[in-house]
Amino acid sequence: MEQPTDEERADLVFNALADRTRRDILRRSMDGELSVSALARSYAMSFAAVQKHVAVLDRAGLVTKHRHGREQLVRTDMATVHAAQRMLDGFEAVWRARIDRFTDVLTPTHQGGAP
Amino acid sequence: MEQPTDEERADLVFNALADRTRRDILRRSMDGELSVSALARSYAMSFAAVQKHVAVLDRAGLVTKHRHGREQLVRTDMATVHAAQRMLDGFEAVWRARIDRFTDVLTPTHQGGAP
DNA sequence: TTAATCTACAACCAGATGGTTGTAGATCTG
DNA sequence: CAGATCTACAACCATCTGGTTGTAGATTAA
Repeated sequence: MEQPTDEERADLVFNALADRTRRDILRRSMDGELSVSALARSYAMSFAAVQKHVAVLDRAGLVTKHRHGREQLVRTDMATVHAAQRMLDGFEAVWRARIDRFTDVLTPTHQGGAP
Repeated sequence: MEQPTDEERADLVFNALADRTRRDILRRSMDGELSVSALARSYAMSFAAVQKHVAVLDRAGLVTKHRHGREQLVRTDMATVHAAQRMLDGFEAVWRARIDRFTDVLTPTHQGGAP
């Protein structure tokens, strides 16, 4: 199947981050030692529900699973967290670009930007 | 009604960002000059659909609306974009804290961290 | 004033989402 | 081996979501 585009990855990542439980799982999994059932014990919901949340994080690339015997250890992938930060930096960049374009009009150093 | 908690704001902001159309509206609205109907003309969907997307961005605080005659001008609120960046930085901070806690155990400069 | 434009909002629909329970396969432990 | 634990996955359900159309109120333009 096709590999996801930037926009598709943004969809997955921000959607995964848009849930309290998932953000908490993400924080807890930074130790990289917690099994799915260990995580599940922390929340007032079924094991299957937590399993689904982990699956959403996994699909977004925010977390990876590593089998260790019968349990599945969850570890957050900071690279994807950083990717999310860069996505927001992208907005910042667009914003600054418009500011620059604007001040450029106001300060005609060498007049006539567009032909 | 109650003002939203940090987690509630995170829910709203990340959820708002988890949609391609909304991210695009956010970028376009950095000029702060586009009316809802002007925005709507850019997308292959009804005016009402775009109106709903703007409403989601508005509820998240990512955008503000300003009446100008009969049209409603949309402007992105960079402060909330920055708030989102800080939320991600928060994850980063948790991660680094765990790293520090870990290396602290490995390098007992003045042994016995906890009493 | 009348017509056109912009907005708001309700009602509706199909599909996604977040939860549940139940079943079954692997793996560890006694 | 037998039992307990961990995981995977299907089926189900209520609610949310992203889209539609339609109606109505304001404001501008002719």
